Amino acid sequence: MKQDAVSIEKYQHKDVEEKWRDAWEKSSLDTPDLAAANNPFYNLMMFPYPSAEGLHVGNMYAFTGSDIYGRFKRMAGYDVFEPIGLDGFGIHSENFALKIGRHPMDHAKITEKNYYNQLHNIGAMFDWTRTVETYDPDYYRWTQWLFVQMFKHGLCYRGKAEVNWCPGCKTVLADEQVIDNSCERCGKTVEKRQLEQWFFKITAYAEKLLQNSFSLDWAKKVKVAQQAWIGKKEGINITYPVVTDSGEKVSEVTCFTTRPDTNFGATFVVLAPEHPFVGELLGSGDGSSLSKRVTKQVNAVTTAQIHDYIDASLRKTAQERAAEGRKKTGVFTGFYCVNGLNDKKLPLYISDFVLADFGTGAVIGVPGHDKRDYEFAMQFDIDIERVVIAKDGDVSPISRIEQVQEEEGIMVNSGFLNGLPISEAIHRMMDHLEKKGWGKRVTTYHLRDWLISRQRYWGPPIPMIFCEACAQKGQSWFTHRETAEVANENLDSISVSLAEDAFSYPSRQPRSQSEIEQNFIGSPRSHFDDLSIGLLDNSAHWAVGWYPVPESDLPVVLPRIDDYKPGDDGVAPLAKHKDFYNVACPQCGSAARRETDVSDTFLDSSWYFLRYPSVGNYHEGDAGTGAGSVSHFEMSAEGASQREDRTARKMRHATKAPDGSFPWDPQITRRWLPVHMYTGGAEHSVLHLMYSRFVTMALHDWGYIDFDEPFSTFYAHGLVIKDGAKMSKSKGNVVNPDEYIGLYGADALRLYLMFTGPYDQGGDFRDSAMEGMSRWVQKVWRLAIKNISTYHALDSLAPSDSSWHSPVSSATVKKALHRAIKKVGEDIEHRRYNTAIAAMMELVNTIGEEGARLQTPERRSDGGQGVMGLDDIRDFLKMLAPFAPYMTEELFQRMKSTMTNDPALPAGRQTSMSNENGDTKAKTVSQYTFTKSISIHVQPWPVYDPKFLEEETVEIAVQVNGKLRDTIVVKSHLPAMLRKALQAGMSKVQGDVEKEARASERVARHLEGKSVKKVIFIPGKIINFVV
RNA sequence: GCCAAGGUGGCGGAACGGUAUACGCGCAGGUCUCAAAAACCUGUGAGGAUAAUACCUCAUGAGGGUUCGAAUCCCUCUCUUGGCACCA
Repeated sequence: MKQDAVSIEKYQHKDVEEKWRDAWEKSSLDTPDLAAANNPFYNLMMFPYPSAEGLHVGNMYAFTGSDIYGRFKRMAGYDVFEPIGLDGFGIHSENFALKIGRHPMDHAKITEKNYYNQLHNIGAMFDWTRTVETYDPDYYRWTQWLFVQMFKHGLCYRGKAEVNWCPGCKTVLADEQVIDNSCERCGKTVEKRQLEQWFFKITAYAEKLLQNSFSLDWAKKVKVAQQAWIGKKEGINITYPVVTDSGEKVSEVTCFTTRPDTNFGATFVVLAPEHPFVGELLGSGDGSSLSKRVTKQVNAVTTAQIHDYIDASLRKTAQERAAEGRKKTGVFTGFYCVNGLNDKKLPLYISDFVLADFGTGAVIGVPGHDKRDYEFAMQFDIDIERVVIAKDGDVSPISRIEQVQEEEGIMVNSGFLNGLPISEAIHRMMDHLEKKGWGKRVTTYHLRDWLISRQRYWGPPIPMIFCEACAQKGQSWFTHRETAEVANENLDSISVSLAEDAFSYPSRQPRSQSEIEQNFIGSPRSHFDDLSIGLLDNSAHWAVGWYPVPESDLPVVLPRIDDYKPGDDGVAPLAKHKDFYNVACPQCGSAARRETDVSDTFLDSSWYFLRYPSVGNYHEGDAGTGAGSVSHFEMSAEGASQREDRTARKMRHATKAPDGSFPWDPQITRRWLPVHMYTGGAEHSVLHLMYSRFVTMALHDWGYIDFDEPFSTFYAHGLVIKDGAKMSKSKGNVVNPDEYIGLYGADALRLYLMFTGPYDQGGDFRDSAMEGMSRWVQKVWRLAIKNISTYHALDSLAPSDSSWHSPVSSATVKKALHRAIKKVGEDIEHRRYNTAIAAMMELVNTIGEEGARLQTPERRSDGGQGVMGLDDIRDFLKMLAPFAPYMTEELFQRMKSTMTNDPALPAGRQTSMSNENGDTKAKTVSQYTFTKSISIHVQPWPVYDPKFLEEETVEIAVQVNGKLRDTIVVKSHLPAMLRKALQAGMSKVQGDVEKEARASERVARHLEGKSVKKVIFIPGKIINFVV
């Protein structure tokens, strides 16, 4: 039976996946030689934080989209490095460990095993010899090192400030980690607490973060989010004298405004309840004469009212304030400000709609042209004056909120500004105010310093030591910076090693303090005035008694303790452990105390991309155990053995590393960074993606790296949803990838996930559609196997009717193939994976149809058996390889065996396929030597031949008045014919087409009895008669 | 409130000035089979008309506009999803 001559086996994904996973790893397919790579491409994806039991299908979606791109780039000739790791240190992992009542160290051990197992199965080209785990002492040693550098370079300070406290996580949070007044991790409403904490001066880079963002090749929404978060505003601080009822000046108040143009319309001034003047007003000042006079001015009733109001508003939570909506409350102080422009007395109020931490905490009220001011004025019956006439020409008194024009218009009632448009008036007024000495232009930012401390257990201990003895003497690390070279020793040795580097860094020496200072343009939002210059110095009072842990003593190992649960008191768990915190002062040797807070988890991930290519940077003396000779996992035998595996893997690269005194290899780093392509979720716009940029800029300015942006390109993928909702455990719609990989195979799941929709928009997961993709995978398998087998069977079976399995693609198939090659390549480059897959489906459909056409009806099958040449099948498999790495490798390798005797094959390739026995049954890799060079995944991406894209005939749509009436098939006039035609003038071609079009009965019917006014002709596409 | 991205068949989505609904799912009918599954074939936006083909009309959130021609470009509105938010 010809038809059954070759029995078709099903695609056995489990066997195939296991086989190739093993073969790939053994052949080091995915481990590029980083030192030798000529064409490096660092394809990075955000590493997962293993907070739940296992890998989420959302992770797989993200990784697969990134991996397809990496595989494509590799086939396009790049040396692709695609690393993976775990962001397992920090609150997210700890919270989960607490929830299930497991020690975070044990939990990390378990999740590492689970995650790495799962990640092995998704078919990504991860380099498993260079993983990064943020809780590994080999890694956090350098996280602590980074903290120390921040301190030494004046970008880290300790201060008491009002901070966000999460009662759920029982720790402080950075501003970026507070979403709608709630904790980013647990969702509890955050409280404000006064605590002394460590901060990183990210504000020193506010301007650079903003300016660089405009030219970054990043997802637009992320850039916009960062720009909004940095929140640069240019305005002016105007200082007003504060006077009594009788006109006696008692003080001054400075207001920040971006709209001084409307200043002639100012009718009041409002202070935030926290404003310093309020303190003076209530007699809690320093007892100076001013404060006494102020108190005297206010009569008893007013003072009581002010007290009540302040008490009430300070008690209000942010939530309660928000609940009040835009309803304005407030209280009059009894004082006035004087507007120098028109000598008008402006009543001075206190209201909590004014924010203490924005601008100066004082606002000039212009109710005619600011909606909030209008609401306040209405509430307190304050004058409203019009100083702007908008487009609508309304000049009537402003009595409705709709009349409050904020955006545009022409100035009136404004002295020298009359007749000017707003935009111009702003500058004129600023000039005027500065000339008069009443105001000073200022730039403000929304960005605030990065709060680093966490009163938690599961993180890198902050490597700082406080010495009471030194504090008594007013000494700190800064005091000894110049003389005690000990602290700088490490730093110096780096400069030397960089200087000896074969590559030259543009800025290889750490810069001088003044040089660096020049780079800090704006830094207006520090918690303390003495920090606002951007860098800290010896005189910084907060630093007294503080020393960084000497770099040679790093890491400060996180000990295993049993009382690791966070407390409500803001004291970290480590603070209960004398063994941990008792330490000798690195300077004077007296009894001192370690910092017991740990650092923010976002510090762990702020530099991991720098570490990946340099994994294996072991100190010679530490070989085998890792730097510091400590491991979290020493506690159990199982853990220890597992970790050794990991360490052993990483040690493969150890010989290339320098002496381990630096977190990354300068040469490797120069070759591989910045990251060429970074893929991840947009939810980290102002968190990880902002912090990483800041850290990179700082390292650059210290001379440690030669680039100041970490990620050349950032691509934001969409989210996978199910049943129209985000996947979450509470909704019970979480999909576990393992289950689907088990059922359908990794290839089918990868393809399915990418097919659900545009990669940047996410997709909707549905089981039935998943099955559909599984069917397609089987179909491709059958198609390939049948065609491959046909070749093999030719000799022995000698079918009587050989025309239908001729081993040459028909013209139709050839055309379809080359169309697909073009489209798939272009689509992958733009990450349009869904349409790339659709294009391959169309190709398969065409092959099927062609197979059916060439066979007798009763022998139709979907195999398209014998209609595709082997070279063409190979090209198709290569196209599919980034999406379905396992199946395509299996088929590709089977083809090699079939093709051994193919004379069309290049000689060189034949030799690489020795030991073949021609068996078409699945063969194990061990039967011949699989080396990375023969893998499908390193084959060059197929090239399409334009000659196959040219059509002999083309379908042209015929329209009458823009309505489709018919389509006609004409001889192709593109592009060869057209070129000729253009030389001769278009009219000939058009005339021919027009004649044919008119010949159509359907068209003629619509043209009948009408006169054709005009004919629009688009060659190759359309002809339109306008009647 | 502001900023950004979106609204296309029963569903996920194609097309992004030039034949709307590619591709897939689902559904219906058929082939094969003792039967089922698998696989394959055919059909499938809505409405009208016809013995049937042909054919006609209407559909891309709503309404206007530009154009020979608009899902695509412009304006107004509306809804959804993200981000920011009493930011002066």
